[in-house]
Amino acid sequence: MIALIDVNNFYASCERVFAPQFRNRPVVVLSNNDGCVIARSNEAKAIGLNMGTPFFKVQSLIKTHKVAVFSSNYTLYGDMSARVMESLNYFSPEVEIYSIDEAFISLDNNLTASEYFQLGKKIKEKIYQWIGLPVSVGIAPTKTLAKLANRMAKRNGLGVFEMREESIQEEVLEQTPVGKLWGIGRQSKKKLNKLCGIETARELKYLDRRHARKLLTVTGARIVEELRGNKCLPLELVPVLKKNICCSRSFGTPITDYRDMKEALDFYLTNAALKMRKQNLSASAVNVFLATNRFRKNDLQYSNSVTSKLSSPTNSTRELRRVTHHLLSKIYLEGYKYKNVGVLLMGLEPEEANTKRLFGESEHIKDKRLMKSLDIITERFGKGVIDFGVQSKEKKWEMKAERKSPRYTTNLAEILEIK
DNA sequence: TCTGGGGTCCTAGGACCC
DNA sequence: TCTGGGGTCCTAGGACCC
Repeated sequence: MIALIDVNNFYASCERVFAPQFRNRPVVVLSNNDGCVIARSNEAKAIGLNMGTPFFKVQSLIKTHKVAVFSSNYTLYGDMSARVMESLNYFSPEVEIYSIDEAFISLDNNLTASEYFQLGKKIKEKIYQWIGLPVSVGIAPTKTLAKLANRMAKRNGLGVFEMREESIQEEVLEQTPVGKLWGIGRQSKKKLNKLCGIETARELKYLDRRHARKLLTVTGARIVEELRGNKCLPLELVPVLKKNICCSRSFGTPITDYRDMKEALDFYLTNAALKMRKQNLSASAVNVFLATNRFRKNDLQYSNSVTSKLSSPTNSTRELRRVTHHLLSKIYLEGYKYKNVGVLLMGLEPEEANTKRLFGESEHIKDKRLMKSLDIITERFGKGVIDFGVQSKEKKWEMKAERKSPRYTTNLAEILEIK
């Protein structure tokens, strides 16, 4: 059996842990640049604040209901997530971290339905006691069904739901619109509705295998099997190595200057390369992309991207900078108001696979040492204390984040004070 | 005025090989 | 008019997820 545990309204709940005055008030968290609403407490959902709505469109709603608004604080959420994931080890030796706020864990196979329910309740209570975050627990024989059980847990008011017996599964599937299933998105839902007349999850369960495969490829065929209780999606216990690492941000204000673009790109590359080295990976190709603001219909529009294969894989920021600078110069055009720029490190492979180079091997070794020192200094004194070249003081491209909470759990200077 | 960011998997089709 | 068979690798685009 598998349990899916996820944190309710994760970002909003994290903010509440350290700001209890907001426990009974609507809370929302905004995307980068304070652009969209991306997390909402139940109270915020109830007053009609929708996921992904631009912040400027809901100003009046926010005011009338005295909604607490936060810029996103990924340092805080990342740390709170790590605490939840670690605590799950207490309940199972097999934990798959599926996303920042969700994990699948394996459970003993031979418990009764009510024992599963009790276990789910215990998990929920303990995590709240230890970390202060509310979770929902769904328990079922496959991942796809566990996802569904979790959905039910949120709706039944208990925060726990188990689907051991097939009779319960049937009942739930009957009530579930097919589009709510994990892996069935807008397009697949449309196909199922139109081409097969399928509306409920239960109807999909009994769809002919070959038919499902033809319509929704192997992904759809797997969902059908999982709904029937046949495991197709195993727990991924060892985190799979990343294949790409991407870093990009929208600018606080539009950029019209090449130097500003380059500076922003440098900043994102520094970030992406650091992430890559932390996972002991090297990139074998690099992609740089940029775009204007597609919502400004009156502005001239332009977007482009370009990829370069590297002669040998690297994770040296210095080496990668040379490449990204060249790529940016190839696609940057004067006369546009740019909204974002970004870098995608591709074809990642383990650093050890990084064989000796025919040319430039000694420089490569020096580079490795340089990166090591750089990372140690960054780890100890923080990002940005040491950097390549010159960074201007005024970062025109910096994001807006006007309502960010303190990094309570990771920065001593920002620790919670009790007065 | 103001609209996020970071990923994965799958398939079809092109290029190329013998 | 006629035009093999069997493969691999790569890429772009679609769909989906959080």
